[in-house]
Amino acid sequence: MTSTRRRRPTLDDVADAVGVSRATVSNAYNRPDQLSAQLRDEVLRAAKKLGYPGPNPTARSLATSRTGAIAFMLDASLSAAFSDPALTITLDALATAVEPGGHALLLLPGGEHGGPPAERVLTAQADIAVAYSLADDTPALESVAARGLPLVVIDQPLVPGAARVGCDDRGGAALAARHLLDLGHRRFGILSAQCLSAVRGGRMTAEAALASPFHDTRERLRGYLDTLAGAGIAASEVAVWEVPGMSTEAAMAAASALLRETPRPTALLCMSDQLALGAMAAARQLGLDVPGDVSVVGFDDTPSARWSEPALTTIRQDLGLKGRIAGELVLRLLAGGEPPEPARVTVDLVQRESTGRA
Amino acid sequence: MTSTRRRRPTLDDVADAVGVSRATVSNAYNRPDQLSAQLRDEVLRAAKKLGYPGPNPTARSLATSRTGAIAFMLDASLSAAFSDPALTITLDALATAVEPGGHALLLLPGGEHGGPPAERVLTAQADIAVAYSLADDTPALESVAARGLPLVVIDQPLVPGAARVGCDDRGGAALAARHLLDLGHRRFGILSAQCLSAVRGGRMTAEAALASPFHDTRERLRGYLDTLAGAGIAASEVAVWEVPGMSTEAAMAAASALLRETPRPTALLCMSDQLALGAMAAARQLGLDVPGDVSVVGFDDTPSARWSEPALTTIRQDLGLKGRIAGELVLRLLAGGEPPEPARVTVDLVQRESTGRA
DNA sequence: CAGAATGACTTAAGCGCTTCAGAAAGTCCA
DNA sequence: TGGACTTTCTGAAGCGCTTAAGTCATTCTG
Repeated sequence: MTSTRRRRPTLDDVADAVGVSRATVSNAYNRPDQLSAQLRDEVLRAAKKLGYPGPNPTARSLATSRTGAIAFMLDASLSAAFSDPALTITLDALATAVEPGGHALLLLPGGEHGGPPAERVLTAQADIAVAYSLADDTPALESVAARGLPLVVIDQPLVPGAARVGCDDRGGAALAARHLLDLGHRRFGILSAQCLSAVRGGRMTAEAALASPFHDTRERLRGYLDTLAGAGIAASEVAVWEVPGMSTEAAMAAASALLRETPRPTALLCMSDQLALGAMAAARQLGLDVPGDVSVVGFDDTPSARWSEPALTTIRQDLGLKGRIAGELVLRLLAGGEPPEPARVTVDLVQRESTGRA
Repeated sequence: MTSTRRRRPTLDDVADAVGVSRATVSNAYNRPDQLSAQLRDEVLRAAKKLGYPGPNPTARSLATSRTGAIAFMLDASLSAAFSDPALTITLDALATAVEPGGHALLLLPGGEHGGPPAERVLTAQADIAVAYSLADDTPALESVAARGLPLVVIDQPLVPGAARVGCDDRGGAALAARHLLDLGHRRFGILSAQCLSAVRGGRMTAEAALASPFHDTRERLRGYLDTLAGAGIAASEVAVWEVPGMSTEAAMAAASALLRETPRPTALLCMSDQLALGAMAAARQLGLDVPGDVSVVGFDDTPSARWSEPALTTIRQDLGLKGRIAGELVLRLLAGGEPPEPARVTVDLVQRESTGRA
């Protein structure tokens, strides 16, 4: 390498080498129709010879005021977040949808206090932000507003000016509860995703859980409890356990505790498939048969629900569609469009083998 | 909002409002010791009043020539990549390790031809690139070199000038094979991760598989085959199936085919726990008992290995450590340090219930 | 009390690129 | 043959910020 320590070449160097103006070199990269094919070739050849790797992305961003990145904000750490296939499926669909525009995803994982630190959001190089199931009161959302970044929220309450996509959490939860009621169950346990901003875990009162800052958690809980209440089962009779995080271990621990309550619930309503799988593993450990001794129903219908033993009864939502819609919303806002009416993907019950008569 | 359509305020606006120079406002944000606490307060107050959200990240990047982002390059799409817990664990550890520096992760997923498109890499706004198990010949690596970006590679062959961390793939695979040989097995099947750059899947000859451009795949395969050869089992007697992607479905399909070969293998060497879990599901579907009819061993020792039914015998590597080391390498290169000797995390056999006597 | 040291700001030169409004030269057609 | 276009390229004004070097009072020293 001749130039290990030499300054990296810039557009000007290439321009000088070819003997044209800087604008022409820029055009060679960005608007091939603005110069003759022949000159363009010459420019590109000179660039290659000088080891010029193309326009500096940062400088380009400053000049165009577009970064080409989408900030994706998560409530939790990466491993916690990515343990949930629901997220990865949604995220992948989103990434695929925005792919043609060449946008990259800038991950902003959550910190100590839930959600990405405000500071990170303020300094993130992105054209738009996507919030995935953040707590209502997270400072990250304020930072987004302060910067005037366009925002798409997924599974969250509507933020003024933002676009939104979500699923019918409450309706889905209601379907799950209804299903179990129809099978004759009367003693229920609920395995809840994180309820509070601070990671905690453990037994919760229904009131406390319903005050969760997490929209989806709150809505699903409402769907469960309202439906049970409609069948004469008071919220106070339902055991609610919060699982800290999404890991199998945590889910198993909470489910174990739940299944050791007296009287033991005969049915478990789980706020995600991940939690449901953990619950089934816990049941197995306790020597309980699913669905013989206890019925389990999940939420999301991620692929693993189909291959678990027994296969999991769950609430299906089209995660791929949700991600795709989110991606389209991103593109729309990026194009300067107004946020449309909030979109909502439908849910339905997928009956498999993890639920049975009481 | 008073200024819905007004130009966003800049550092100059704040400076004007307070009646100081632009440099002073900049210092208020970046070097509080350069001005009196009192003036700083005044500046910050004026900024808030004007709705100035702090220095524009892109402009700051241009001036400092640092973006604060780490480009993370993947071979496959996000959902494919993130189906493997090994990745998420590594990535999370990496993110945590670089967290104090305030670096964000810019995800560059793989495209059609494996690895992120060269163009994306050239235009990515990042200070450093991390390559995770990319094919040796991917253009992405050339783009990184062309830009002169520092590079950390994970589970890949050493690239000149790059830092590297990996695990003893070959040794680990050898342990797995040795274990099964010791249990008396003689008929082996290998469930391989993607071998070729193009997604394909299906039965492969050992030679073809050994020519894989994926370093870890190649090494693990070598570890398996060399060990078996040492026990007098020729590569040609071993059934090698490539699984396209990391999904359970794909793993099940390949394992099903593998388990229907005649004579049926009594032991399956799987290149990841994900694949092994799929294999066990496939065996169950075929009515085969694990480990009664067929032994299965995985690789990685991800959390699910512990909770599967039966619990999975596997090769443990410390993924968290690997990610942490990668993070430290990133920080080191970012600080201008030279890449140290390649690091390698150790592996060992974790014996659980999925393997038994032939 | 002169001269050095300190503190608090400002000046101005970039960082590397995009893009709009021309200029120069060539092409077309009646 | 000459005005109206086209095509091809250039000039120059930003984009919004950082930072080394410099200015000007003040405050210390001995």
